[in-house]
Amino acid sequence: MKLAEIIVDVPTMQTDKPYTYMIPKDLENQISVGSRVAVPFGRGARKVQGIIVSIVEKFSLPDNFKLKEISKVMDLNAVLNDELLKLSKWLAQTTYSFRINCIDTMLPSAMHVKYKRVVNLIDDNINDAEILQLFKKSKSIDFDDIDSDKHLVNKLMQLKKNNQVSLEYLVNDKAISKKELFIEKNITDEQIKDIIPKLRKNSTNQLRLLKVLLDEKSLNIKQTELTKKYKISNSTINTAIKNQWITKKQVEIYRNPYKRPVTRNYPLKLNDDQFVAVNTVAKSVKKHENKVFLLEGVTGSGKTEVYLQTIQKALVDGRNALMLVPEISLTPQIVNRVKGRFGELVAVLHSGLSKGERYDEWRRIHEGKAQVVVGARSAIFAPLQNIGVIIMDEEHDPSYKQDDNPRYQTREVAKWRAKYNNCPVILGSATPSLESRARASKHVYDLIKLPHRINNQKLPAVSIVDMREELANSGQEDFSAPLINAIKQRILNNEQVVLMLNRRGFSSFVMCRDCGFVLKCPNCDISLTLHMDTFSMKCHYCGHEEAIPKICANCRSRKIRYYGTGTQKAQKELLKLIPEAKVLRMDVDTTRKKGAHEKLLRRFGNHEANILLGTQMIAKGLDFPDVTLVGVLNADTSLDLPDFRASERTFQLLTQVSGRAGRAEKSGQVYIQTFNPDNYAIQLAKSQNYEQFYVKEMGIRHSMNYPPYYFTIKITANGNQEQQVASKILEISRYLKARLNSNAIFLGPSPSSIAKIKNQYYYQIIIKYKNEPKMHECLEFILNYYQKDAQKGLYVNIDSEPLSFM
DNA sequence: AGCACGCCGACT
DNA sequence: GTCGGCGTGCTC
Repeated sequence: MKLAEIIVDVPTMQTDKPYTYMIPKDLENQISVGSRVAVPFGRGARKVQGIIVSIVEKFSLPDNFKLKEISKVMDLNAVLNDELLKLSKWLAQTTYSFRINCIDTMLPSAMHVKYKRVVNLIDDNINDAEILQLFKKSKSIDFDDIDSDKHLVNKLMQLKKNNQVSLEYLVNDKAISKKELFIEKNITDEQIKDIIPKLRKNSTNQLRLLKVLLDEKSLNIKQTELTKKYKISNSTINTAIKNQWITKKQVEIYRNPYKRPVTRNYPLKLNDDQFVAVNTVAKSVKKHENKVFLLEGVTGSGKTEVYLQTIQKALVDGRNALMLVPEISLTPQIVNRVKGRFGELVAVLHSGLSKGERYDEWRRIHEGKAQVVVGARSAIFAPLQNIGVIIMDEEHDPSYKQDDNPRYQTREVAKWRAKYNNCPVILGSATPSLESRARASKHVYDLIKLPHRINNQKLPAVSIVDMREELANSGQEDFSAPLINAIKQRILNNEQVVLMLNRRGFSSFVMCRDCGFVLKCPNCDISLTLHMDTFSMKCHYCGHEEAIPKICANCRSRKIRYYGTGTQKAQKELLKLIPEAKVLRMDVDTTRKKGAHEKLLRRFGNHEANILLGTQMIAKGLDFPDVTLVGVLNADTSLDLPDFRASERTFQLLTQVSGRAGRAEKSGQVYIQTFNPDNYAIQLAKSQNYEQFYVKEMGIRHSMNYPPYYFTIKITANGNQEQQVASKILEISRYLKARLNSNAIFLGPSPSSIAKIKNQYYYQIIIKYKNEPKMHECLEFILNYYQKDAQKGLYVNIDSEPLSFM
């Protein structure tokens, strides 16, 4: 008897292990390791989904243990291969999360099953009026419809005990592939030619249909094509089916997320630096060498071309390629370039696709129909086999770290897969993360530099505008005189401007001038932001929305003022200062709709506006030849965050956004407005000297005991009872302090910097450490120990190498 | 998660 | 006495 070890879809600490099931004889050849199945789980008739992680002959349970059988198979083919199963195990261990959650992250969301509980009536002779009413229409009802009615549930449970009703569990697969009706020819062209003369004179429609069939070379024709293009009615088709000339057939088709045709592009001539880069990596690809390359190239140095030609080399060697970009929907330009280069071989995975589209792209990869995968963070789990190279563009980007379970860093997963596939990884960036750059210094990674812009284009000239002076001189705090003049100049020249303001909405908060009262979200510990388009106050954390106050809720004063500038207010002010400006605003609020992002960028590319004003989402990857001016309205927003990576973030952001200027023939100019003109991150962004920034910042990290000199762990507790949360985190802190080395540094326990989100209180500890062999074991103990509290709504989360300490 | 079991208080 | 509230423990 063959047995299957199965991870069940019940994400708790206690069930985070394989369970053994018997494989029924009739399912034996439909099942393999990596298959999704439905299994009975628990005492009742409950069924859950599971993934087979291994098939064994014997098991280690007591001899008299009665095993259950697998109920049904969900897929014909395994959904996870050996590599991804192993990866899920490693991921669960290193991110302190449940294996089933890791598996879920790897699969497209369309594969997450829906559970349905159904109550079936067995005994017709029930004379309870309420029950009769319930089953009046149908013999089975959806349990969820009556779940909230305690009285009814109890009654039904009683009936269940007497075998008068039964509870049935359905595991429904949502992963429905898209099908289209096709008409298939059943007869040859010769037969058609025979039939035509024998047709009755009045069967004109049949004659038309047959002629179409003769004209169409392929055996299958879309039914919609027959009806729309050839105006052949459904009844005509049905008659032909009766005559057995054709048959209807459902054919699975792939949804194509990129309906817009992409223009074909061809390899560009490489400059010397690029040539060396491509060849160095290609050598590793060929030798199946597991190496990590850090490609440090200034903005505009042609990194994308290096990626594309490296992928080309991998394909020539018969291997596949995986390319990751940050939040891909933000950079349609890159996707189009890859699609334009490799055409049908490319599959794209990102959050901008619908569930169905994602599922189809995933299946194309799974079935080996795609050889190049481009995608955002989760695309690192694409079921691509025989990977020859993994590329991570903008490797420093914070979106590569997932901020809920499993809290993985894509870079680490990429390295794991590269090792499994014996292939190199390219980490590319103009401003590498300090972690990566430090590893390159220690020769853990191979450093490749692209120090020049392509065509020897000069880097844009960067000027810093001291806003303290501007404020004192003119009272202007959002737009300085030099920036306004420069913008006017570009508009006259018919050139374009990119303005970045890292704050959406209208004002950042609303304060009463009499008593200092700031309106806060009732669910979160955060002030509400004013939005002028909806005339409301919004919470950016939970989405809470309320009316704009006219009088102070605290002191009834009418002196309410708006502080801080968001993109909405900036747009309004800009139009006041430069009435002839045509401004496109790009932030979360204007890009929420699917495809809105791409549309905005296309409009900008078509010169429908001369100014693109947006939050940091405009800093990434935009490449418009007529943009010659970039303005950063307030460089301090990211600098003032109480986080040790604030300088790094600011430097990266400023460098990236500066790189948007002067990418073609025209040279670029950048203005950075700041209240901290002497800050080193801003000064070094001005000179665009990454290496110097790296050295300076490393010095600070060293003296302050921060990464990459120390490892870090963040432990968070949350729940709706603040007291409980606080005492829990204190307990955890004491437990760890007693067990770790004395040189481990504890920050906290303390309330998280946003201490309350959606009515949940958050407390945290951060631990900085160098070498803690016991750490992993201790943390596993904590998770195990506190899982009992999860039922009471008290949760403990562990984030290994958190991006932020906030 | 979701279900059963078991222990306690408040109802016909 | 028993119904139903919730705390606890287990699921191959």
